[in-house]
Order: sequence, then structure tokens, then C-alpha cells
Amino acid sequence: MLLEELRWRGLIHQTTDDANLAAWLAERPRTLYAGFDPTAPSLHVGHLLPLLMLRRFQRSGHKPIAVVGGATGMIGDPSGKSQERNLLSREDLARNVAALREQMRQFLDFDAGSHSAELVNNFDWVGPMSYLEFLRDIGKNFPVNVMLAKDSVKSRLGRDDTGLSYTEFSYMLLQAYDFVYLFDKYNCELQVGGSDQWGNITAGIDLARRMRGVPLHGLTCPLLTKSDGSKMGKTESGTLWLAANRTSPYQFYQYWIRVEDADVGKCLRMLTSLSREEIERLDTAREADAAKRDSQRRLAEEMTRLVHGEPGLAAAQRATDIFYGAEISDLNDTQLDEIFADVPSQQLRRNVLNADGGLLIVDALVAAGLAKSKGDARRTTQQGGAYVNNRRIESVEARLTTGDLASETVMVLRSGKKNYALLRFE
RNA sequence: GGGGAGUUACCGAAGCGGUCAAACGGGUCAGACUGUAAAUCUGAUGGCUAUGCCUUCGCAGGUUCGAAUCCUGCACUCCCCA
Repeated sequence: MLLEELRWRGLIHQTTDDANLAAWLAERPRTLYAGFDPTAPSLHVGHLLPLLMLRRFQRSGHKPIAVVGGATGMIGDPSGKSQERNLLSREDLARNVAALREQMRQFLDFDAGSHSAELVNNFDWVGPMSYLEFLRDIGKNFPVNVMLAKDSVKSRLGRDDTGLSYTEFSYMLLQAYDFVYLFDKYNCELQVGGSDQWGNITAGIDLARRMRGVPLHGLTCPLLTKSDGSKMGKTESGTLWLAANRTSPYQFYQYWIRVEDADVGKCLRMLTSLSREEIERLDTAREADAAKRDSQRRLAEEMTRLVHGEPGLAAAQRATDIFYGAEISDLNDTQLDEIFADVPSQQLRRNVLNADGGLLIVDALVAAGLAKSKGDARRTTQQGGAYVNNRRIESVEARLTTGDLASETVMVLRSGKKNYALLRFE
């Protein structure tokens, strides 16, 4: 039932027991976990698949545990990495762990009785363990030849330009032990993760069999990639973060709005909770009239609501209307600040609007940083590329006065289709 | 160490005494078209207090009424022979 849906959504890459997993899950509610290493102070789109996987399982009555890797994050997972990682400082790590915990809360239900979600930090059980204890109890169970056979290790050893430190080599032991620990404490029997986690997951399953004699299970989801093979969630300016202070709700919304036709169906399946009927209806509509871009709109809406809530979605949509819409007027500073939160701004003295009949449009463009020089500004204006409050400026001679303020103190300048800048007049 | 070639605007590349702010291509920017797609088409592309003025053709000098173009020196790059 659940598994069938996951399969339809394309969320299953590999499982430890294709034949029986569905029945095993149907038997009774199970406890499962996914781990997230605190490599940055925010989750990003790449974390979403396993996180949503936990959510989907919870909605089917299973109990999810989100593990923040306070311990494993100190080591660095070599899986899927082509080079040795730099270690994070303890302070950074602590900050990241706290931030991730906070973010993960919104995706899971912590008040669902017997299948309430748990949020734990593996530093709590790995930290107190001594090195000797670790080597005797855990290390003893890892044949090095098996470890060497893992893809994550092999790919690194096969390279000439980079190696693999003992530290990173040990990573899988820590993650393997997490699984055993969570089995002991929560009777956790299933680990989910991205396809690059397969080696680590099976390491945990092997360890549990040796230490406890129990069969645990694993399930991985594919990496979220675009039709051209590149990773989803990367923009020209970097990663698409879930934290509003790193990627604004507007930028986040825009990313999904701009997803290619070829990728949008996959995104709807893998990332949203929309029903199969609804997604297939969108597919049909898209084939009939791709230009309407209902799929993208719906995707952006769902994703932004999921990550930033209704207020975030509303703000993103309002900003979108303005960025791609009509003239800006009758707004106040607060609204403008919110909409143009991502846009650079410059301060000017207010009296330049009154002196000499106003501020020349050319000077305004230069001051706002939208033109390299006055010549550049003049050219842009002559070619019809200069806008104030989204109204095209027709003449190079035009002067801006207090009447051109969009709000109390702010004027919205634009060069071309999408280069915005604010001028604040104090 | 010897011989040769080169250094031009964001990049590539023409220019080889005046008509050179410097052809052409790419990039970039703007406009039209469009689905916040792709392609296409058009225009622009050193600066300014702008029918003119100023600064730029590796750097510093020189010849000349006049130099990106000729001469001298310097720096750097590339190639060939040791």
C-alpha cells in the first residue's frame, strides 16, 4: 500500500527485501529512521527526500526518528564525496545541530501518540563512548575486506588525486552503530536515506545481525536530479536552502516555478503529497498546453507552503505578482521591504528629489548600481530598459521627485526585465 | 645560452603614419517575440558637464604637424635550436 505508492512516485531506489518489505510494513506499525549530518546551518532541497520519506511513513502510521548527526558530522561522510572533507569546528557543529533540529520539527508530527516522531542527536550516545570501547564492541564486528568493498570506499581509493583518511573510513562504523542503538532503544527496524547511503545502511544491518542477531531493513530513495543529469536544488547562486534567511520564500518559490517541463512531473511525484489522480491530471494538462504551466505553479505552491507555511507562500506570491506584474504604487515601506527583501538597496538624501527639479533618471540608475556609468544608464534608458516602480521611463531627461516614491521613502528601480534595485530616501 | 614570434577594449581577433574610441566574432546589456522555456530578430557595448571634450592599443621615452601604427629601451608571453 505505502510501498506501492512510493514506487509509483519513483521514491524507491533500492531495498533490502523487495519481495517482503510491503508485507512486513503492513503487519504492524514499524519504527524507522533517517540521519542528517549537520554540515551547514540549514537543510537544503537534497535533504527533503529522506525527510519527506519519514513524513510519508508517519502518515501511514509508522513511527519516524530523525537523527541529527552531531557525532557523525564531526567525522564527515565519505559517501558520494570525491575528496576528503574539512572538519567542522565544534562551535559550528553545535550551531548547525540546533538549527537543523528546529527545521525538522515542521515536517514531522511530534504529537501523534504511539507513532509520534522522535528527534535525536547521535552525539548523545556516541559522544560518551570511549575509543577502546568502540574498537572492542563495534570495530571488532567490521571485517576490513567488507568495508573496502563498499562503493563509497572503493571509489575514493581508486583515485590518484585524493585519498581517504582513517577518520572518514571509520564513518560507516558510527552510522552502523546508530542503527543498532536505535534498535535497542526504540525498536527501530528500518533505515531510509538517499541512494548514496546504501553502503552505510547495509553496514548497520550487518552490525545488528552480528551484535543482536536481528534482521533490520533498509530503503533508499534516488537522488533528485534534473533531466540533464545535474542535481536539483542548485541555482547559479548556489544551494536552494530551506532556511528563509538563506533562501527567501520568494527565491524558493521562483525556483520551482522555473522547473523545466521535463522535470516538473518528477518533482510533483517525489516532493509533494498530491494524489496520484491530481498529478496525472496535471500531466495531461501539461501535455495539452504546456504554456499554461499549471504544473510549475502547483509545484511551487506546494513546496513553498510545505517549507515556509501559508504566510511564506502568500509573501512569495505577492512578490511574484509585483516582480512580473504591474506598476507599483500605494504600498508602504514595510510591504516593499518584505517583497524586495532580496533586492539590493542604496540610501540617498531625500533633498536630491527636490533640488533642481528632481533626480535625473540616469543618476538614479547609477546610484542604484543598475548601470556602470552614466553612459550605460543613458543607453539603457534610450533603449526603453529603465523602469521606476515598474513604469517605463521614456525620456533620458526624466527627473524623479517625491511624487515617484512607491512608499514613504522607497523607490523601486529596474533595468531590463529583472534587475531590480531600491533607492531609499531618508 | 642562441634564434624567431607576439602583447589591441570583457574575451578572441583585425588594424601597420592621418578619415581609429579602433573592423569582425563571442560574450554581456537592452528591445521585440515568448510560457518567468528554447530559438530567433533588432539595437547597444571606454568615460564625460556630450554635434564637443577627455582617457585607452604591454610599460617608459623618442621621431613627426600628426603614432595602435615608425625608432630606442624595459617587462612579460609563446615557439624553435642548445
